[in-house]
Amino acid sequence: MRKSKVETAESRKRILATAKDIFLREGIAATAISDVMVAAGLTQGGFYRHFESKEHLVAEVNAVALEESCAALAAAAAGKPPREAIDVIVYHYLHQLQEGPPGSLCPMANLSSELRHADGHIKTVLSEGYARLVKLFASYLMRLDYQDYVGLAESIVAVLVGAVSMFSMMPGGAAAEAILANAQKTVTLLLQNAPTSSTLAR
Amino acid sequence: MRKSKVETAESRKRILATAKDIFLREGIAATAISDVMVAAGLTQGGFYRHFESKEHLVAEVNAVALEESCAALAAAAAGKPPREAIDVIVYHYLHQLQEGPPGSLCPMANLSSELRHADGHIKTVLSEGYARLVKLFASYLMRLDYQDYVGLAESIVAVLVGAVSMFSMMPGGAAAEAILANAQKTVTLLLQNAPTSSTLAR
DNA sequence: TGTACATCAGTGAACGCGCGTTCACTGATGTAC
DNA sequence: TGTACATCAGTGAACGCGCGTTCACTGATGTAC
Repeated sequence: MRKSKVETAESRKRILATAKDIFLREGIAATAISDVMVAAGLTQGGFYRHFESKEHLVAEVNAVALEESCAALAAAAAGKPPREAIDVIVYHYLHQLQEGPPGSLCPMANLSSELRHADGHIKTVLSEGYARLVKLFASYLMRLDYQDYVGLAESIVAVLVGAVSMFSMMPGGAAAEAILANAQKTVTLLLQNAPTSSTLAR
Repeated sequence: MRKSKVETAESRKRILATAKDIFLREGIAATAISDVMVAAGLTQGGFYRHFESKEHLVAEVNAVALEESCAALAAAAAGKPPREAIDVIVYHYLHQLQEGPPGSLCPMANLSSELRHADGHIKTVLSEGYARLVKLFASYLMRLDYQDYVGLAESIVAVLVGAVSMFSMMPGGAAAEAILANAQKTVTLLLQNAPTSSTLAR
């Protein structure tokens, strides 16, 4: 039954992608290795030919998910003028649970409390993902001449992560939608009033 | 071994308080019933004299934790002028993981992804807790004459929940502290620029 | 008030289940000559 | 290029462990008379 090197690499990628989808939708603890393997079209015993343990899989899933969710946001905004780009990114982030490509869920908003007690390596991966998302906003904010464009980017990320977290805990319906709508308004308010280089120094 | 009614009620409260502490610090899935019972000075078999199941305990823990964390914040701000009160609440919320009475951790920031797939009853409890925290801010913001004081309160809660969530996922150190400091700045910026009743209508 | 009995909080062991991981095995792939 | 052999991806069953829950039992509490 041995597979060729190409097939082996494909299997590994498929397991990783499948695990990413299920972990982000269902949670890590709620997902068994056998769930992932069956969904990937394999049997559970084969898992350990590709990953050392579930924890190693979790680490890789987070690295991939952070990279891909950020890349999806960047792609959605590519080529747009800065202000519009930010709106698009904010909108896509806020509505990641309702629409959009299923592969673009962000671990920071969707796995937060499950990752709190992860080991140092995973936390490092998460902090790098956080920095990447902040940089994405900061690059546009810089072009809009905001003075503290990094701080402002961090503010936006905090609003987005908080709003999506809250949204996912709510019973659903109008109250939940209002959280997302208000988050978008909050970002607008921040952008309208944060000091730019043209703001008079006090 | 039967206990008096008073002792029984005390046991139940002790189990609930112990569970709240451990759940909020360690997570729900990572905490076994026996962990809670032993920490409460009992044996695991006795659990089911007080609660129907772990899920019922989780529901009650969230109700209590939401109420108590909000009450602790309100108490810290009691008697202060509105603007100062808001700063105190924001500060306490942001630093709930580092200091403060151990019983004041907020489930929305600390158990978010673990509660995403909870049943409707728990979600209702969470939405009530959210409304209570929003109201706490809104009451002070109203006194400061903000036009959309409820929306502004929701914005602040989103920033706080997002910042504490992010903080708990970071490796710790200066980068993590910066998230909290920036969140406090973000709230200040929002308060400085949100329209009040004295703002000129456009 | 006192007595006899039912109740039930708490114990400690056991059950059953699901999960992460291991293992013997298969047979196609890759490699060494 | 062809052949013999080692490798190893994948299978399916099994292992071991921890967990939520159940249960028979104990003996103090509460209650009915």
